[in-house]
Amino acid sequence: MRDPDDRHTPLDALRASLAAVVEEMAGGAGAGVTSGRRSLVLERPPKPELGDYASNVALAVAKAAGMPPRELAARLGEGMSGRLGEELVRFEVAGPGFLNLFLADAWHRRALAEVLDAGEGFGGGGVGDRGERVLVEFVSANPTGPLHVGHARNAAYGDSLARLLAFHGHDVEREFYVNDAGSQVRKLGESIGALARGEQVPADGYQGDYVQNLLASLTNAASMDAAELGGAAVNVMMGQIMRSLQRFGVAFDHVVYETTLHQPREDLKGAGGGPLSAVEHALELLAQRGHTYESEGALWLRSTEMGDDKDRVLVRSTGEHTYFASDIAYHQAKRERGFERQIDVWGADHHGYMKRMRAAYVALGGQADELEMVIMQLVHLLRGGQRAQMSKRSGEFVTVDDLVEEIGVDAARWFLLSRSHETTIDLDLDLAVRQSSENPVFYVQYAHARIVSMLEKAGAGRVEAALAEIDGDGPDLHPAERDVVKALVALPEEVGEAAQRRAPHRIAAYALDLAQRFTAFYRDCRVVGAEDRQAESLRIALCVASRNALARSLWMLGVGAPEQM
RNA sequence: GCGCCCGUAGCUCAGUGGAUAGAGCGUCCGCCUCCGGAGCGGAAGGUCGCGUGUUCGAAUCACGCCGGGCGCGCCA
Repeated sequence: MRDPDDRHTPLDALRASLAAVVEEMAGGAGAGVTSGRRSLVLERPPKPELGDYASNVALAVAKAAGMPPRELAARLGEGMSGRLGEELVRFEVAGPGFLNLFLADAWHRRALAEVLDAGEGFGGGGVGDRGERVLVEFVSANPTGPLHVGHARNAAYGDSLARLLAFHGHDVEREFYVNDAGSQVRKLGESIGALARGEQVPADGYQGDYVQNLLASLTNAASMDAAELGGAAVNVMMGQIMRSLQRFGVAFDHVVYETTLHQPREDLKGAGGGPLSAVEHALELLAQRGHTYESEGALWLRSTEMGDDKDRVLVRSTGEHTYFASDIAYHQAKRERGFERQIDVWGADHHGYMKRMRAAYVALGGQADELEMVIMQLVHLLRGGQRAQMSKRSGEFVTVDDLVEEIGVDAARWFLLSRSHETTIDLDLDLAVRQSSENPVFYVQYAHARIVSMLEKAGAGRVEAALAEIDGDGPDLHPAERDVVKALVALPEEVGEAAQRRAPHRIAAYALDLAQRFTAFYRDCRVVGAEDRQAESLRIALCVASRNALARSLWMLGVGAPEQM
């Protein structure tokens, strides 16, 4: 977690006060909680009667402090009272020793002012000066067929994770790695060739209408051999894949082709003095570091020394490099390009590949934790409750384009992103269309559009004036107003938690929660035309801050924030 | 056999040590003189797969089972 001093968000300040009080009251006993890896817990209690914020810190340090938790909590409450002055109305000690804090309207007003001062960047930049150069590699689908729903999940996740990490303060780039060098490309060429000659596609070849379409888009197909056909088909396929992704709101900074890793590079000189390919360079590096050996005519990586289950072949006895060798070279190239952290977003069927990849990364000289491999669990497709197949060879799959056409980009991305990437999700295609009209994403978007409409009604001049005078006094705040302030103030920590845990789905949950709280506020509090001028100003300010936070959250998910619907 | 992920409301899923376990959808009952009803309020609905352990406190951590998914190639 962050140091509380990195930023000065309202909650950080509150937490810092509590930490200071713990130091005072519990001395060294509190050190582990206040300065340790875990920052001390200050959270919204489950029920409003339990205050604005609650902490279990007394429970956590009671033993070390040699004091009953409730007694310690009471002392901490007194300390907080002294520090916060009138901003703390009162405190309560509850249950086994929770400290519940009841904050004054003044605290809420000041917190809102700070949120607005931070502007549209509020909630971001949490890593402070500890940002890293991060490469997120995702989708990386084989260029032998269209993207299916599983790729859509991968694409939505990778793109959203990149946005999230960037907003949190990292220097992030996105990359698509194209496996265009393997046997499956030749197989695709053979399949197209067979169709061109009017023959049956080989049993282990690629089937489906899209293969026919590939053939139709290639001129002179009949005069090309399987390798040429495969290469030409990959070019066409990649064009289609990138168009599908673009439609899905996903763009890449780099596309790296596996074949380029086999081309000699002038900047890579081998021991013999000649230019080396990235693959040769990586193999030489592994050999120099003493991690390879020859056996049975093949070159092996001694990956068991780095925790793998068995050693792995790098160069087959036929002299051909394995896919693994390319992948090692690719990861080494990314290291040499200056990325301190590599995040690979992989499909569920790749989890068995993780150990060897990490072993190879360490063998190259990297730190094990610099390489993260995120495994995306499956999207289970159902049609009327029946399992739908996703076999690429039989051609019976639902493509990204199909999904977008049926339920739209926003509903599709929301659906795929609002669940944790590490759980298998069910998508019933028959329900998808109907449910998309009741999808929570529209509720969130609607809240955003409604705010924009309200602010227009108030007028730009009135909004500007309101923002200039929120820090003053005014009538007592309505509970719904205080609730929205607390939801807004939570954004920085939500972003931090989501980024740290690589969990964009938390942002979806946050956006929905904020939209619900805002809607409750809208119901209970008249904004434009409120009887009191100061009340109207504060409410307009709440609208502006809520609009920013909703727009930012939706942006992190790659979902639109419409001004009208 | 080994490895990874999962098992929470009718369905789809949140919730990685705290208080009476939540949301959306579905079901039932209410609510439109009013800034956007794509809304709001309420109700019903749960042995958090099972067991043991750690802890003041476990859906959450450990171990063992049961059930489901996905992997385990000199394929990519």
